[in-house]
Amino acid sequence: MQKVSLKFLATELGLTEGTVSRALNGYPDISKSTIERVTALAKKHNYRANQAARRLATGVAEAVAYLLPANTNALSEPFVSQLLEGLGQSLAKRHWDLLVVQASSSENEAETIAKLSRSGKVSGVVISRPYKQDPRIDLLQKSNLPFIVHGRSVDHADYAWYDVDSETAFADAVDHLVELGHQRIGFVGAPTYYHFSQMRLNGYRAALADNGIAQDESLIEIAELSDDAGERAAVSMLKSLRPPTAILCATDTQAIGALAAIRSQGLTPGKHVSVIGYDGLAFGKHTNPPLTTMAQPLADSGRHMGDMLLAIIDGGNPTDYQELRGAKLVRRMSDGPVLGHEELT
Amino acid sequence: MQKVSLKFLATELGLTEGTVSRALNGYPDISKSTIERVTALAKKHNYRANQAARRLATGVAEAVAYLLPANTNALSEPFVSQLLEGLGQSLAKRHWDLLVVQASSSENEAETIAKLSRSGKVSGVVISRPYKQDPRIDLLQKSNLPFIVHGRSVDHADYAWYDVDSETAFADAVDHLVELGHQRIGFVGAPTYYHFSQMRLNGYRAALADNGIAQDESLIEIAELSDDAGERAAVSMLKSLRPPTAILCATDTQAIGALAAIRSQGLTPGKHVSVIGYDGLAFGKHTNPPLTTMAQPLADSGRHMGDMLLAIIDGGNPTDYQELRGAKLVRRMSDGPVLGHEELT
DNA sequence: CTTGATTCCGAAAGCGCTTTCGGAATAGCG
DNA sequence: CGCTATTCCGAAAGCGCTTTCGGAATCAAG
Repeated sequence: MQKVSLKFLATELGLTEGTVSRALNGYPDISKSTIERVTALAKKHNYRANQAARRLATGVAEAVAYLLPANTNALSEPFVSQLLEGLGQSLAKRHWDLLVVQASSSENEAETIAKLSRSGKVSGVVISRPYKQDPRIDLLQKSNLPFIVHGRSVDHADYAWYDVDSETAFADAVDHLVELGHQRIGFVGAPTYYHFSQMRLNGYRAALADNGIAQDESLIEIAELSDDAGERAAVSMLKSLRPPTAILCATDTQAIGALAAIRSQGLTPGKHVSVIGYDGLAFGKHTNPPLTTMAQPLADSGRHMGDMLLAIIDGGNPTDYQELRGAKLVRRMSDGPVLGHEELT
Repeated sequence: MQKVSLKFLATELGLTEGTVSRALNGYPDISKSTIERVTALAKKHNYRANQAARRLATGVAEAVAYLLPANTNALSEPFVSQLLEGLGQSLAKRHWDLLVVQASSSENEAETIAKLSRSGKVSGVVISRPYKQDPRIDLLQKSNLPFIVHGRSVDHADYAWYDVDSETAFADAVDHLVELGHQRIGFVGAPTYYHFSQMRLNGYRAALADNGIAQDESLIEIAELSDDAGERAAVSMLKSLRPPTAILCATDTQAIGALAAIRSQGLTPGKHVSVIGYDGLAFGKHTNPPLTTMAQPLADSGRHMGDMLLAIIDGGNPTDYQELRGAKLVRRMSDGPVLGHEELT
């Protein structure tokens, strides 16, 4: 089986490699008729330019990297494969490749980025879950490598990002709980180096203030992004002198832990203590009880981010690609009206 | 910032590019002293050969592709990111790349494989969830592209695979249920074009026979790989004239649906009807009730498969890399002794 | 019919690396 | 000390493609 190279096509057509190449790449100095001849033969033989050669000659990588987040947690990972799928779909339109890279440790994330930009292996990068001040973003900006962030850092004015407005989402969640009569609303947050964690806390605080509820620092716990950590945080809150009647969690994963915590105290979530999570994991339908959550619209966010990144690589201004979506409350069974004292027994 | 190329190193050292290249690649015709000089300077400047040029010159891709499974289901996806992580770790040892590719539709999977092998973009492939007769595997074998299968097809003698013995896992699960007194054990299976589905059914049937229990075809339902499908299948089983006292599900995702089905009939899983799933999803801890399951050991299966694939690429015989692991029962709360009639209310 | 503008394609350099080959310098041997 | 092995490195071709440049042919205009 003869391998189809430019040379093969060229000799077959009685042309030069250069001419064939230009015909295929839409140069204006090739006659319409030969363009047709060339493309016809190319299609017939399923020709596709050798990528390595192309990259070497043009210097463009025709590939994009997704930086796999560190600290992965089995419970919260579904979004990775969804995102990958969407990114892949977007890149497929140009026959670009999708690379998955990861740092050996979370300290090495910056180093990984540096290597990636030096290597020239990719034309763009997407990263998830930025920190408040994220060295990866700084590096990416300095290196002039197009990138898009899934989330935002504190200073997010100068780069492209796609995020969900979790600040107002949490404010909405508080409002919802207040409407249900809750006044003592706990907050299980995520590590504060994540900016999303800060924003969610901000939303919570702002809404408390708006509703005229005093802040109570004993009602705020910071926990890792795992079910167990969420459970521990919720337990300590519930065992305090003046426990909350509702708990807001920064992530569904933690909220699932909070559910377990409440049950472990002999209480029933949604009745004695309400719980609202954030993420909208499909899986929340099956918890005990089904988890009420602020769902983010990540249906085709992957493809969307891919398109944005591609636009930037094409020369688009990164700051033109900043997109904020909204989350919406999905009521399942873990929230309910506050119980009067007489009913608490 | 001067880019560090071979030429740069060469002139810096007063050598030729060719010599530097050979020094870096461990050719035997370079003196020990210059090897040291070269590697020292290379490290100092963080030199790494331009991958495109390397690929073009050597013809080896230094990359591996993971074929993202079609029909993805949000609930069962955690394994994708885990697998990717492990594969990445394995490949990182050689500085190889991990590509994620996907077919535009499940019919195009074969075409995608064909393109991949033609393109020469990758030195190896890993695929998941093979079908009984899998055209992808046939293509891969014909194309001489090294590959490893996560799972097995019917004829799995001639290629490399890594699988969990779900056949005996399901036999074990049946035995366990029989010990608990169950005689009417239902089976919610997966589509039969998946080989794993067939094997699980086989294990179920064999164990029934071993325990002297007659096969009852009304106790076998085939459902898609989703919670909803699992639920529907379980409901129809429960509503039959002679419902099962226990249900075995091909996947945890379906088992979670079965849990819902049982509750929807006013029964409580683990008491009136036992449920055992398969996969060992972390998430099963939080279902209602927590799901008993046959857990597969996918801790570092990704890295393991990566190592196997690399070994094959290095010339190893694919048939030397066939590995069967065992699954083990993780008892949570969804299984229990069969109820006597008197207790059934 | 001459001139200048167009249209179209061939020629050739180059992307950064690998790898074969040959030859100069050195070492080993009688 | 002369001769054959070794050791080590330079030279150069080539991987398959892109892209600039220049020139032959064609065209329109005067």
